[in-house]
Amino acid sequence: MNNFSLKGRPPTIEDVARMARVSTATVSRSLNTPHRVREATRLEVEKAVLKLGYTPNFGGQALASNRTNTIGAIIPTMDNAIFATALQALQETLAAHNVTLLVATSRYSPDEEEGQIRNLLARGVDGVVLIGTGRAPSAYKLLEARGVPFAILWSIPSDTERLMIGFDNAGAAADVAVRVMERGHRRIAMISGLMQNNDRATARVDGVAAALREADLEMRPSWLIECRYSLNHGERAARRLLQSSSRPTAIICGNDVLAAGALMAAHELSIAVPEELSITGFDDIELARAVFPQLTTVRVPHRRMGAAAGECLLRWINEGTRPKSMTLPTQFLERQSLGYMRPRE
Amino acid sequence: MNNFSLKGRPPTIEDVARMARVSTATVSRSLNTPHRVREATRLEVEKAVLKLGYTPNFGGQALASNRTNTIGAIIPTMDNAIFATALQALQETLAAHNVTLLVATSRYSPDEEEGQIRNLLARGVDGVVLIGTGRAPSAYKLLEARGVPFAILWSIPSDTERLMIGFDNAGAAADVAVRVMERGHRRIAMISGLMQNNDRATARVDGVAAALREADLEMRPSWLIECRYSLNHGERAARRLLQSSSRPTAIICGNDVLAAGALMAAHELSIAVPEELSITGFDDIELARAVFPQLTTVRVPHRRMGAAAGECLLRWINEGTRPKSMTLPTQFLERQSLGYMRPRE
DNA sequence: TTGAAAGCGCTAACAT
DNA sequence: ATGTTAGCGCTTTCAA
Repeated sequence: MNNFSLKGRPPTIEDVARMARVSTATVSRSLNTPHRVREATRLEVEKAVLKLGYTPNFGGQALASNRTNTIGAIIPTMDNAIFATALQALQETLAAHNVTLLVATSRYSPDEEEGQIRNLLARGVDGVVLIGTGRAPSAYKLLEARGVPFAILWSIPSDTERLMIGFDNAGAAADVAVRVMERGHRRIAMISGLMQNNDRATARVDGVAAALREADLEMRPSWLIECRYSLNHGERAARRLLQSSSRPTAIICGNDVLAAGALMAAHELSIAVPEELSITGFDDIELARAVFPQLTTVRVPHRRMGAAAGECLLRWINEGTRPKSMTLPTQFLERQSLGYMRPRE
Repeated sequence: MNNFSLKGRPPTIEDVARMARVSTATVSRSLNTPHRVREATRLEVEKAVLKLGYTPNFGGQALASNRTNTIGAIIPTMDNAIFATALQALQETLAAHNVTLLVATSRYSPDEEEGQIRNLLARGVDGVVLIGTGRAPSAYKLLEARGVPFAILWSIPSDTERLMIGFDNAGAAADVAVRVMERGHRRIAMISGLMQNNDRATARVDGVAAALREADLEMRPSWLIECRYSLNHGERAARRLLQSSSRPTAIICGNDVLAAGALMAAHELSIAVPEELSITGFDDIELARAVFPQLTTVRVPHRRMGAAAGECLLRWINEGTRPKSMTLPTQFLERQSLGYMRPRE
């Protein structure tokens, strides 16, 4: 046992300083701004750090520097994989800069989200990542009052005053509708996630509706079903669509989970996809390839959004000026679940 | 503008104290141990807190109390949904006690995991959640040296010195093998996740092997394929199994993702499941129901593990004594991908 | 390049 | 029941 650190108690910067025969200030500098310290001194400090197994105390650091090196993200849910990839990319980007990611969930509720924002703020996060724009102005006020940088993901930049990193949900959805129509479909239904407080879901519906209108088609109200994002709900919605006497020949789904649910319903009703019914998804999560037939869907730039969010936020935090918003491209992904419309005999 | 808080700077406990005309100690008590404060005083403090929009500074709190109200979890990956449900349950349990969950990933690497443990420790987490037992003793030493409570999930309690909350991977896997054999299968292969450093994967393989041996069958070395947990890898592995001249009639998979991959391979090779080939999964994630045919699999107590981990850890942190480990039940889940062996003509 | 020392905001032991 | 006060471990002027 050495006599520099009292056993039990984790070593402090003072223990390191004593062992390296320097002041605590020098230890701090060696660790944070190595170039401002003489090489020999730095080496000495390093040795002591290693020997003691020293790790800066988080609270002390946060208190003194007013920085936590933590960024918080609030996503609607962890239950399905929709946000996992972006989160993973975000985390990797942050980790490269020694910043930790704190993840919270809002369960698609603006109130819960606001609570989580408070929570993250209380923990002193240096930045926040939010999904979409469906929230009260008060939520933004919280962030702005504290001057905490934040990024909004998944929605197309619509507001020059905020940092938004997303893509054109409406445009991509309209594109899907166009492709569906190109294959001869005229009887087109849609299963969407709940649109309330969900601008992405709303935009996707709007996009499809606009494309149909453009082609002089109209989306029948009863052929637009809103439900929660889950396999079961998607299945149930599709069942309703498919069991009515006159059924659609194509179902455009608001995301891949709903599309997979629709596929389940088709299987159970012995409706062949894509021969008798076309189904499209959105997001391109792994599930889209696991089902049979594989889903024709829209590839969303998950990884790029996550990585870009990390980089922009870090830049904003370090340089103090808000980076520009960015719109990322999506891609229509042809697989097997969308087919040509066949006349029914 | 009131003159109690300087604009820009977030209000401190001192601002609250001044406004409520009490000491900072009383404010602290009002917030942390309300019952030790006179009602009228407490109300006065509350009023000031509200008016000022005061939120305790995290760093100060952590530094003074040596507590962060944060628990860290290190999971192998967020990419698939395997750990999502347990995490969600854990988070809900913790949230009910005003404790925040910090999530980190190790990408199935013990070294990365150890790095993350250091990281969490440096951030002063009050407790840690780990998956499985595949790690170096040094990792445990880190935790124990700091006296930080930790729980190990997903593995069956094997060590009376540690808090483990899991289930019998080997037993459940053996049970699957027995059921498969009961349906007449004798040519049984297995696709497993990488077993190195992964005790769950290893236990599942061991369980199956033991059950086969029990029935005087033997697992051919070439019929046990190890690969990463991904759709693609599962598909590739199954392809190898199915394209050899003499192929198995049943494939037991180490988890649902691999099983879904195997199903894809079967589809592509036009091998009917379960008529010509049986496939089983493990974990019962949502994916298991989304594929066709739906996977016969093992239901794992995701939610209960997560919730129990939260409760046990909280108890340990607050009372100072390590709770007992627990073994949770699993359940064989009959769906569609396991069928009776048919003689090939 | 380095050191001395003043806090950062909060809690808890002790005093009243 | 409440106040006084001494730190908790670190960063950051300011001096040397």
